[in-house]
Amino acid sequence: MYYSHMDSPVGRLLLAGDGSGLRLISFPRGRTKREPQPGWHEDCGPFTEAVRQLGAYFAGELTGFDLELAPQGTPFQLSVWRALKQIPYGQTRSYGELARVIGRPKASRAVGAANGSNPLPIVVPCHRVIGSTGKLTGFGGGLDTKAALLTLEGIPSGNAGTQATLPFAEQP
Amino acid sequence: MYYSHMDSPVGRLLLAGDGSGLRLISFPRGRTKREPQPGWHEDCGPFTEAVRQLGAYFAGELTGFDLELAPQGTPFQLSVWRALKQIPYGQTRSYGELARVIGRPKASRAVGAANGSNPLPIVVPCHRVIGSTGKLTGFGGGLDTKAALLTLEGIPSGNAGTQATLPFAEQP
DNA sequence: AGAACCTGGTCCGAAAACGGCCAGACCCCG
DNA sequence: CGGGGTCTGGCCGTTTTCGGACCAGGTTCT
Repeated sequence: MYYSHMDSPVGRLLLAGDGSGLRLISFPRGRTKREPQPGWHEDCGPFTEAVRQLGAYFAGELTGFDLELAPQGTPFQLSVWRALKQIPYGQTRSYGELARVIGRPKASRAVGAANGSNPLPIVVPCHRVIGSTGKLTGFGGGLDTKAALLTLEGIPSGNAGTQATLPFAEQP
Repeated sequence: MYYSHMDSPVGRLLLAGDGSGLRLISFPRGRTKREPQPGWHEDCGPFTEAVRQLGAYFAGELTGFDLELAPQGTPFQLSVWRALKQIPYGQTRSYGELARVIGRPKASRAVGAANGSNPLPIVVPCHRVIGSTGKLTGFGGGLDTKAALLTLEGIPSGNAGTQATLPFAEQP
């Protein structure tokens, strides 16, 4: 496994992966924060393209990623993450809608859980999934980050976040 | 569900089942004792053949059952119970051996648990499974019952039970 | 030797707990 | 009459917890 860091409007991101593709993107704060493990090697080489596309995304100049991804998860999780990638830039879906898309109409809660364990946020756009009432309801990197990403994509999402505009002040 | 009772040398047994076959055999005492549930109907009709074969078994005149069985359990439990039926009359196996037979060589403890939840004792001969050292180690209907069944089948099993010969005194 | 105990190591399956849900039923207040 | 809150019961995959009808190996007594 190789890893590298990248500065962004939502904080310093950790990227990690191996020969088969990108495996992990982690926010510097929030519930799902991850750290490089012993045995991983720091090397920005494998991530130049990812960094380029993410930079363009944050600049509002890119609306779809084209990267080798290699997330790891259960069959159910993989099917959810696959469905996430089908949600177009600037649109949202509810957890229940997503459940129906993958053919498990009653598994909306499980979809929420799978969303929460998405190892590749931003690129696999779990931030585009919100409650059926419009509430943001949750995000591994913090609700404010979710609101910021949606705002960047031109979705109001106003009510829910405590902060709704880029850039953030860094506060570890 | 229909149910009926039957007297035997190991106490008054409860039999229960439905159109698809026998679902439950329960000893009158012991950890796994069960009672007829509200909504079950008493009717000895469906059990005449089972009663006949059990009677012959206790008389030492029958060494293999031929009955419609419909036990309910998890896939793992069903595989264990299926393997139990392959142990011939008058022989024993250890929990570890049985684990290997079903292809989970390390699941000996789990085999014990599945054995303990066998809904059809006697007919599905969980009493033929003992510890690798020869100890009886456990039985839902009481160790004395297990020892008695083994004795009936001609297996000494002497050391472990507090009582080793039929018939029992009834003591609720 | 060998039987009777202990004991730690492990390993499973089952059951319970846990959410980034949701629809329906109420209630409240303009 | 409508929203907009809140509560309730059901749903579902994952994670955690739990407990045991094991077992091999060691130690003690006979």
